[in-house]
Amino acid sequence: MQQVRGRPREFDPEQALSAALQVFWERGYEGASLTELTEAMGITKPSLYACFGNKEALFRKALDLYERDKLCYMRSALQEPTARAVAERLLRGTLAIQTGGGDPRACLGVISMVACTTQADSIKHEVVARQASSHSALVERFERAREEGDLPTHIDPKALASYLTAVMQGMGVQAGTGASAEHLQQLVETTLQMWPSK
Amino acid sequence: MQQVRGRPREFDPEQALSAALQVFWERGYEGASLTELTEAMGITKPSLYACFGNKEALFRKALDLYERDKLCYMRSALQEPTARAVAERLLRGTLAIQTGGGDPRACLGVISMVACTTQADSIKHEVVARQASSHSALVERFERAREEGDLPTHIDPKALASYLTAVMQGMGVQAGTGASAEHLQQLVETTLQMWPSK
DNA sequence: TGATTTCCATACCGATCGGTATATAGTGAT
DNA sequence: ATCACTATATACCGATCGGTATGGAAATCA
Repeated sequence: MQQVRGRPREFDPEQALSAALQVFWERGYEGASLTELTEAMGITKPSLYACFGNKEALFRKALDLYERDKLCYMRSALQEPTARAVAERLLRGTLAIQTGGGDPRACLGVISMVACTTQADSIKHEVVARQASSHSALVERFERAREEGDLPTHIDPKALASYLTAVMQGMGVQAGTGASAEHLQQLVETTLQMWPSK
Repeated sequence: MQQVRGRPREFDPEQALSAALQVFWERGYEGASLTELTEAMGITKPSLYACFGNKEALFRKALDLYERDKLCYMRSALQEPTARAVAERLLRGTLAIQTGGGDPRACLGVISMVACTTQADSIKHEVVARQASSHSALVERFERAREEGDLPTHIDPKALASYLTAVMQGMGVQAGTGASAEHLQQLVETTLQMWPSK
């Protein structure tokens, strides 16, 4: 699989991809120009195109990395024993991502879904599809919770999942517009106070 | 104030501004090109610049119109007698905006706050500032509600306002990514079910 | 009817966008 | 040393961006 002939590349693709992810996360898909990307990645445009295809393919690979590194808590959160514990881990995980770096920033998915309006609706559809699959996993988890008597019967699991997702998306919006870490933390605590008890 | 000499303009500025608002609302500030704007407004670029200044000034005027036409329910919602009624009117008003046109779409403010990443952070700051003022009005309303015994004492009015705002922003994100009107309606009902009772 | 003022239409501006052609430099195999 | 191959660097491509200069056309004044 490895190339043997020809000049070897002078950069580490994974490291370059990680740098690209940071730019996409900060600027969004359309806001990230190739100039910014190549400067952050430390490579030139032909190198980028030879290694990653084009801007859209690069973004998809960055999205894969993002899900693997940043959203792994979502999968593990579903394994918590109660619906409330699931929600708590999701909320705290979201908080950790948004306040992890320097300034709070929204989830990359939220940024991409809202910001891609002009040419890049294929990107938007991609992100929406990925989000939909994790959403349905959350719905199933809450359905199981209700069967286990873990949720009040007057609560619809599907609606509850959408509601929780909306809160996290709203956190993202506020994180992207100057909200402090303390502010976001308060938001998490308040949401947990609201959580339905049986 | 009115011009008397010279050729009168052939279009209605208010009508043109309304058309511009629709484009901004659909595409966001950066996503709306002058070509799209002028075509929708039915005027040429020199006419636009003579009448509205430039793209940014046009957007601010469109934002004024948006607040006047679409967000007037926010002011009146604060006059409801109870905190819960305030929240209900805010949520239903948001729902009405997002599902009012053809396809559900996010609040223009949310779109602008999230999408403006590159050059237009002056736009972003403008929208954030406007949002901040209406947010503080909501905080004051909830503080009054707690004084009136209308909210449980363990609830912080500031956090509650941020929470409610987050839910509405999350509704906007979902509205902009293909959520149906029924879906958004469920979201509103669920949030109201969660609302703290004294 | 001029004279003046303003609007509209066309064509254009420099800058930037995503993407690429070309030529050179560096590698392993022969 | 030469060949086949690939990465890099530079310079460039057409398209589009927001914004304007220019040259009539139209309406109101005298």
